[in-house]
Amino acid sequence: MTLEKNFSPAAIETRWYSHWEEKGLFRPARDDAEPFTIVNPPPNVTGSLHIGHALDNTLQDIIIRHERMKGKDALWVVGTDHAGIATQMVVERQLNAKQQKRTDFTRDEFVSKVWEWKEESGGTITGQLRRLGCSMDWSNERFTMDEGFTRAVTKVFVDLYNKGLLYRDKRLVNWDPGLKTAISDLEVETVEKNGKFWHFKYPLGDGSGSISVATTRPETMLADMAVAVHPSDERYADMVGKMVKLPITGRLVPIVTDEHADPELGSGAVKITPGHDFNDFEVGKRAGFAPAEMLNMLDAEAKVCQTSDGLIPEDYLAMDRFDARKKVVAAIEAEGLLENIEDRVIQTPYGDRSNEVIEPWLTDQWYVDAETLAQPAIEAVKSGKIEIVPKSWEKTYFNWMENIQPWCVSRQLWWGHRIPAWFDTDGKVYVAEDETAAQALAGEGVTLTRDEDVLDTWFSSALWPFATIGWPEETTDLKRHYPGDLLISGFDILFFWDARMAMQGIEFMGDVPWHRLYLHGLVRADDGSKMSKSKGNVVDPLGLIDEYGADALRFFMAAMESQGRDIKMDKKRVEGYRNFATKLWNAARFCEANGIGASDTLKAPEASLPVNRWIISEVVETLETLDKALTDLRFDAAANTIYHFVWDRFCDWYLELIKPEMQGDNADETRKVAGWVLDQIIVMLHPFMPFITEELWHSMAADKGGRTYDLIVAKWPDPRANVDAEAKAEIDWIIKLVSGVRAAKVELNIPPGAKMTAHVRDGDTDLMARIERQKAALDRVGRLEHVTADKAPDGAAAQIVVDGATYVLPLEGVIDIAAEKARLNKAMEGVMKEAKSLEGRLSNANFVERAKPEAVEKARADHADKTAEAERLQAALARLG
RNA sequence: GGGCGUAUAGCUCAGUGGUAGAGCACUUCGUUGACAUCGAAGGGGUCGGGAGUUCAACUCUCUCUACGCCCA
Repeated sequence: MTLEKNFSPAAIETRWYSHWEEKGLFRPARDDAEPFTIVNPPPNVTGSLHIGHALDNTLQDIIIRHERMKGKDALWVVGTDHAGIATQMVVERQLNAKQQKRTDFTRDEFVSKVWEWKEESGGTITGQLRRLGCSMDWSNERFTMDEGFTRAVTKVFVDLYNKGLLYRDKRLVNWDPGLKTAISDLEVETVEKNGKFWHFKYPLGDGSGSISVATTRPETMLADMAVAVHPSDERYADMVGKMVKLPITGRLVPIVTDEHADPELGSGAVKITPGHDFNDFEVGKRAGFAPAEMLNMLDAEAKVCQTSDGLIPEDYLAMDRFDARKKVVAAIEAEGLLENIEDRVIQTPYGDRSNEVIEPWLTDQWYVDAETLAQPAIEAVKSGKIEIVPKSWEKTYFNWMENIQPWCVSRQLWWGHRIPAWFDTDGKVYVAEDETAAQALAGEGVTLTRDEDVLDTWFSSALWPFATIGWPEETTDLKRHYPGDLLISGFDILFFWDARMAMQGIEFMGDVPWHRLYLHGLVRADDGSKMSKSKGNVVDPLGLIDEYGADALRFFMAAMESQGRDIKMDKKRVEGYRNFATKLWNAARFCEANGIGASDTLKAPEASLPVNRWIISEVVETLETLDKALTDLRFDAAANTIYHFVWDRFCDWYLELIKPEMQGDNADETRKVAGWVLDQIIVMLHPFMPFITEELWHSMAADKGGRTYDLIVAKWPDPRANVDAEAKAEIDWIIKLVSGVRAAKVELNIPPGAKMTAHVRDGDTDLMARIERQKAALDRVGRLEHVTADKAPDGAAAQIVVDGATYVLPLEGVIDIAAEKARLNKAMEGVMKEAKSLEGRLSNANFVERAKPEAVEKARADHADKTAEAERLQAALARLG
């Protein structure tokens, strides 16, 4: 006996993982095999594994292990990204704790501190992925800031610039005053907040009256450049063209017409601050203001600064924007120009990292022409070159892609890929892969200064499917493994990452990055709420692994992953799958103790016994269902299929039914079949539970001198056998009969262990032969010591109806006749109900004429069966008197 | 405002145009040498409301209600 009595996951997990990794089994050399490729969504290099990673990576590992076992050249690309803002924030926080700040250091000093932090914590998450059992190709682990990757990022920037798909522009950007950087639209979260709607009276410059405007952001009036009214709004027709004299600054600004002004909203007139509002920016441009002329009244920290016309009073300068708001309102009220204040719900933009209110700010930034890049990416999904699973996400994808805005890719950070652009002293820009090339463009003697900014992290991760495997070099891997076959990601990064990979992949590789895109949901807390550190409801996947084993956690993730739904954390269910692993462990121990060991054939063994032919048929059916589920990316169906085969078929029935065979003449055949079936289970379960299966794979062969290869690279089942209907019918019959006997015993209060004799009524010669064949099993599993065609003695008996025969179990003096009558009556009731419903259907002419012939046929057959069964039950009742 | 999704057993979730399923929980029973992290047998649902299509609707269509998410 080599298997321990108790299964303890922790003992085997690390052992097998390092074995696989050391032997290079995550990527066996298979140059002639068909390639299969998945790229891993790179986690933040300094992050740690959360439950969402556990889900995402489990699903990928299931697929890659399955494909590897099917003999493919399976490559799972792995690595981490530098997570510009997040990582820089962590390091800045560390400095803050030491009463230091970033600007106490030079840029190089700070960046080297970030690298130090990366060295220190960068292995955390990769170690944790190993604990989960993920079979990634660590030998090619990548990092977005690696030298090679950086070269790819630089080349993409330069190429896009040269193609006119990337440009520098002065426009309003989402400015995060906390982090002091621009961020993209996607990094802004709009939140509804209770706010106010202030109504001001702006006097006309000629003293002829005033015009009312309303605003949710009164402080911006310090940079107002116009008042707009709708062109069709007759109330203001005679004011258009006049000047308004702004309170506080005294600036004279025109009243203009613009479609943007909504006559229904407030007074119908709206103040225009082109430098601080996205709508006003457009209105301002239409009114003839060039972006460079637009007034700016805030600095990078969103404190008031002087506008170019110098009209903001001194005492406002350097005030925080929210303090300035109060002061502006007070000043206007003091002038008697505050009409009223309404309460209002305001859509307020927040930075998703800093949680600061985002300020639309006029700056020079680099933008990618996303609209142009999006077109072929849209087409790829429309034409089916990319299949999105579940399909319902297509609409979301199209909707975003079709309304895509220029993508701001520059970030005012120090940690990241520095933008390869140089400026001469006149501000003219030269974009090139390095300074020498830029100098060549600018000409000798021109003084160049490099752009200070870095690129959005997503700009680099968008290149992940090709920059990880060699691009821009034409490597063998690049040729073999691009495009990838499948991408698995959470739907939350569909726009951030997936869509951008599609755009960049098509642009630079001329082909889609993957043929299928599988989107899964979020793992939520057990009450359905989102897990978050602040709520304190985060479940640590490593804690679950410690408690239940990695296999159980993985199986949970797979079993709960139905397409298009979030997963609610349920520890009881993880526990259930730990129990499942234990169940398998014990079944293997039983096999081991009975001389059942590793099989040496892929093909199903020859079998003569019905029970063996039956279990082989069950393997064939299970395999078919499992393969289909995996092909369809139905992880839940796949997991449930193998689960039920192992527990309900193999353990509950097959192992029980073969117990009496272990001593008999057919023990050899049975050992062979049982060993083969256990092997098929171990192989089919391996993608879901890699650790326990690898352990059993080896221990089951220990007596035979071991396996010649590890399970992780074993071949996927290929039974080359058909479903044996005859054997299936026989075993199904045993199961029904035995279950019937057991149920009767419980209801009649007969001890489960009591041995009984059954007298068969209406048994034909086939049935009697079957009974003879299954004598041992009926005795051992069903506790039916004798099953005979002899007539039952008169007197009380329990009666069981199965497949057209009645089994009479004499129980004179033991049973409660009333209880047995009640039991039979209940069975009758059920059967009659079904028979009646079928009868009703069959007597409906419409059904018989219009329903599909198969449906009518089936109804007739079912009806005949049920009627016969009801008659037998009726007869059984009659015999009880 | 637009889009998407979800409402099925006490809980967490599958599911199919033709008599409703799983896991957990619950009830009763159980030392049959693989397994009490187990076994056996049970109870429990008018499949959110309404209308329509159909011989037949939990399943298809419409609508209402509730909840969730995304975009503006």
